[in-house]
Amino acid sequence: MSKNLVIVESPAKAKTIEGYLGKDFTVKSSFGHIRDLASNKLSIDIENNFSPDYQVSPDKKKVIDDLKKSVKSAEVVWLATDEDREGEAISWHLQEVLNLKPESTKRIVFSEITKSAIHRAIESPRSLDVHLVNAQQARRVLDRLVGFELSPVLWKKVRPSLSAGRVQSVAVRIIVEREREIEAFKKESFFRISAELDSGKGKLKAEYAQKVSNIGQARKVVEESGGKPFIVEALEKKPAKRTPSAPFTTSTLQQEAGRKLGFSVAQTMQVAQRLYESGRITYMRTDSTNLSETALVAAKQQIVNSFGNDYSQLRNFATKTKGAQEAHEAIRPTDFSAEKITGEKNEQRLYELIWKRAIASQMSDARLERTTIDFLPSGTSHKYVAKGEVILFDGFLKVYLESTDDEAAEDEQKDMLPPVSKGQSLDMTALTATERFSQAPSRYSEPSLVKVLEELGIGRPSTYAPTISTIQKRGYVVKENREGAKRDYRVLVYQKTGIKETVKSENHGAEKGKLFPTDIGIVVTDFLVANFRTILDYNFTATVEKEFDDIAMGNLEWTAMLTKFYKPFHANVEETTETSGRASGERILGTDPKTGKPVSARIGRFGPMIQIGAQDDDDKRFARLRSDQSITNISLEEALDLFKLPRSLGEFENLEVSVGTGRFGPYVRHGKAFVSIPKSAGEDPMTITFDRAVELIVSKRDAAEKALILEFSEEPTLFVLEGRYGPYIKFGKDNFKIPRGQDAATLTLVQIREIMAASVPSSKKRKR
DNA sequence: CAGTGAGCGAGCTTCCGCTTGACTT
Repeated sequence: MSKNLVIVESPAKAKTIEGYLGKDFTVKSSFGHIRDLASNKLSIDIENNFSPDYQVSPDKKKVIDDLKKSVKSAEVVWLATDEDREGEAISWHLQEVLNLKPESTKRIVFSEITKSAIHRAIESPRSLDVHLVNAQQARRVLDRLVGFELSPVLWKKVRPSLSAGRVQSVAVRIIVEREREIEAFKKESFFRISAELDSGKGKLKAEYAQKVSNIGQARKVVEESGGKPFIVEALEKKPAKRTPSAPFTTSTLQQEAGRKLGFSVAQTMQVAQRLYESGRITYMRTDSTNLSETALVAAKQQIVNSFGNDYSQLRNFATKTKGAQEAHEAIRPTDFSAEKITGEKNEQRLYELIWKRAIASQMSDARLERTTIDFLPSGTSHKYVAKGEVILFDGFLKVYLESTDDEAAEDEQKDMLPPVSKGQSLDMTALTATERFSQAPSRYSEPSLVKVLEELGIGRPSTYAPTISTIQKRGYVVKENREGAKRDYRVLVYQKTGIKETVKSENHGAEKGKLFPTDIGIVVTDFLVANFRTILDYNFTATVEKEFDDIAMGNLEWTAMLTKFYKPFHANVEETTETSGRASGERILGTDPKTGKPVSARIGRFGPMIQIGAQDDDDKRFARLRSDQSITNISLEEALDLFKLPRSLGEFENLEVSVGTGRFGPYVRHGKAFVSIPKSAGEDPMTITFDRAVELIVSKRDAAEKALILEFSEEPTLFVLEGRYGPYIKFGKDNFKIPRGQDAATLTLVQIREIMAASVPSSKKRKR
């Protein structure tokens, strides 16, 4: 055993560093935090100065045992966890749990994994920063207090098992408020007038310089401009430049991988993790845009070799994110000379993106020439403008161009314009006025939500992906595609014989992979905003971060900060628990014409529902909403339709066939067996036919039988197993829950067959 | 889960941030 033990957070990092240090050093990893508040209780003694009760995390027991052994045989232990609040706390926990003696323990930090940085760190050790550790404790305790006091309020006032927290609740609020903006948006139409001109040497497009808000005015402009020669009034050429973006941070990587590769936030992180573990890229959870000296030299060499000296320009990018802690480098390739790698397809694609972005960040600006030409149709004062762009020197554009979320900006493609001179007259070959509409704000995708969170300083690189997943798991938000709607727009085309008006139709408002708030998400957000405004405030995190900084500087006692926060917060929790009513999002839809009773929509114990009759009505009736409906916008008619369900369609094999709508959407039922009506088919329980229902039942049964037949060909194999949630049948990739009351140990093949035929395999179930 | 919205009510749910494998409902 060597004399020195170095402990870092990540095992991949440990491996790299061990290579940089000599034989006298053993490098081990803590695998992140080793100790935390117990997960099933508050674990904070509020009376006793918020004293936290830390426990070694169950999955870290082995890690600790292993580290303890290494400590025994080491003379010096070097705590080399990350240089930030959490890293400092991990070192402190290690010191406590491993019983490290101050005289033989050293704390070292480095923000890049290069040989020189590691050696520099070893030469200048420091001691643990107690203030920084306390700032982390304040952060941890505050988050636990907020989460574990707010969530139970929701259990009482809305629904059990819901959750609230400093980060997730604000994330949901962002989605809910955007949806409200979209609902409140009133579109306006205007006309875009565009002329096609011919200079004799080439064609170009010029747009009428003003927005025209009504068709009468558009008609007038087209009438007066049409058929006339277009005279060049002014001609301007301006030099311009474009500058490359900074190398990737976690957030920008998630955004670009989403736009360019179509990855979800979680997928990006998974693929990046594999690249990191195989030593292809630097650490992927970072908020820094900084590159190490070593990296800059390597990037420059690669650029000069591939493109020549003119293309190289070293740059530093200041990190502009609020609260960035910059414990790591930006995300970059570890070897700049590897433009491509071998391996799995998605790993290759993500790697290339990272390589290009990092290389481009150290390349020269692109130099452009922008041309603007103003035209006036002869004898009029209607100004038309043509814009063009020529790349004089491509610079970083040779490698990489960042994409954007703004679709309108991407439409506006600028090309080279044919040469013209002032006073020149061009032929008008076409002239049209097209009706356009102002755009509602767009819904958030996973990465664009991450972007906003980062801008607000909410959450950290390691939590963006889990947060996005949590708010979906809790049912606050769903990621969905929505079909667009048809809308008509008017077009005026200039013709010699007069102006021809036509109506065309286009699809608009289609959404792919966007985040939509659910009824629960909306009700919970409204409740929290109404009662816990401070926590839900977009600036709450920024405010407490400032205080954490004060603690870290030694200017504020961490327990004093918590006392000041907790007293009013807790009083607020108590008061809300006592005085606030249930939050159900209740909405009165109108009166049932048949009975004259009131019809209302709200969140019930089992989810969104419709009720006919007042609360005190003994004959009140209930119906559950379909999963594609919402209490916030369901109409009286749609609500009343739900009471026509479930309804019987007829008999098949002596069993009743009926349709209805359950908690997970519309279903067809055959005796005891249920089949979900597939969403994609555009069928709903009100319109489905008996024949189609039977088809669904039979096809599901066939699938189950086919699966069983396959079982006899040994592939896939069939198991009866005991899982975390009880006994289940494993059949290839599909798992089937064994109903309560059946003894898993004595099941016969016939019984297994029945269970499989009567239930949907878990892999096909919608995830909750 | 699916014909129901609570009455009696045990015991449970829940936070954010740092890391990977173990395990897969």
